[in-house]
Amino acid sequence: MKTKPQLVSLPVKTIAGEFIAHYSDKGLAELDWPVGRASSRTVAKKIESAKMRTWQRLTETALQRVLAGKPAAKLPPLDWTGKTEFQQSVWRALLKIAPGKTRSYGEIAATIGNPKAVRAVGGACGANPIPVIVPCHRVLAANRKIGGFSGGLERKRSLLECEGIVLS
DNA sequence: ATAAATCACAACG
DNA sequence: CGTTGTGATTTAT
Repeated sequence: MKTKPQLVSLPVKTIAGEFIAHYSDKGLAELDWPVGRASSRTVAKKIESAKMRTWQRLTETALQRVLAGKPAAKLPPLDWTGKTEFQQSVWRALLKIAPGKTRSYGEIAATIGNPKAVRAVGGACGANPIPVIVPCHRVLAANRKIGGFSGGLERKRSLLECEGIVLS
């Protein structure tokens, strides 16, 4: 962990619960799952700027749409400051995945230009700070098997099920 | 700054 | 089914 860029945390209500969105000055920096309790009671540091409120609205809409299996037409600016170029490339590739579809790690690797970096892609997915919006859960292994998932494999399964994706 | 260990995969024997 | 081949991130010298 480098320096803490002081983020503003706001709750986002969705059909799956209340997510916690962490905004920086540049945009949406991180998204946390409904923790159920006040662990992230982080009290929004301070004011919510006008654009930040816009981001909040966009985030909420996007989350609800994605959870409903529909494409998120508009997304708030994502702040990936501090992350590596490789990770950003991977996540950008993930955003291109259509709802209800799945891609393998190999496909993602090929998309970003390093067909052999499948393992690195896995690592990048694990480092993804914004689940659901960046559909890291839509990425399966080559033979349609679920690898793993940060913070609970069952959660990933639920997400896939939400989009009508059936696992063999 | 360099080097070793780790990882949410894939291909091959 | 165990082994090897890959690329990047993280942790330890």
